[in-house]
Amino acid sequence: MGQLKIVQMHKCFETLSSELRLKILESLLAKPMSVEGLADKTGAERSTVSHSLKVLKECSYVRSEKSGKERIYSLTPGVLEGIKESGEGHVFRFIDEHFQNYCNCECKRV
Amino acid sequence: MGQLKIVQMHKCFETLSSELRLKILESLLAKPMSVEGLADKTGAERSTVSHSLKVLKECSYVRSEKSGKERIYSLTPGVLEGIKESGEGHVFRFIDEHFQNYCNCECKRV
DNA sequence: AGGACACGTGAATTATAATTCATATATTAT
DNA sequence: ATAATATATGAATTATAATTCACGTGTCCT
Repeated sequence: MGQLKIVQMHKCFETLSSELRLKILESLLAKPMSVEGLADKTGAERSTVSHSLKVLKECSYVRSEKSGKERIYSLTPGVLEGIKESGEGHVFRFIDEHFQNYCNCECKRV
Repeated sequence: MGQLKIVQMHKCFETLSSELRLKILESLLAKPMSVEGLADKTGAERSTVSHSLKVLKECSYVRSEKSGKERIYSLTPGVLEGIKESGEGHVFRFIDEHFQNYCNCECKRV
């Protein structure tokens, strides 16, 4: 890997900057789901969820496959699936560590 | 570390979702700088940089200390300083890996 | 003290993202 | 074929973030 060009990565971070999109990822962590299922689970409207999934898909956090008249969304393998295990080596572990030990942003004070 | 509650972390990601703020972090990676220095380096206005620094500071990505009439900003130790080294173990490495191998977002196509 | 410089900040403006609504497409069932 | 269901999507609206502008504060210099 060469020199990191972190400035290019802002979109990847932006995709993870929405509460709804993180809720969706958290839901998919439990099991693959339809749009309807995600809407129920997150409390957002179907259409809103659909738009969010589009963004998550563009940045390859999720993928989907048709199943009858539903479309089942799941986490892209290798991208996020390590979260549940306790080992190091995942972006959310590092942000979590940051969040716990350093961050003083408003979300922490709620 | 207990169960990850990733939904809470959206602010930490949001802070990293701005091109200017990433430019600032990249600049501070080279050396600590004043607001004026960061404005020169990034091409943004002093005031804009100041506002961005406030956000970065709230989420503890940077810190600052007064030095005469200037205020020198630097990366918070332990939070981002591992970026330059080639080892694993840093949030930017993981997002970079994601960016290189998976992501298909628009920033990649520019 | 007075002036210049560096920075911070609140309010107004401008830009961008999120949500909603209406509608289109595809699949399944009757 | 028609109706019902699940989803996708573009446009309009609404919400939120970024930038600019005007001004205040603290520091240094003469």
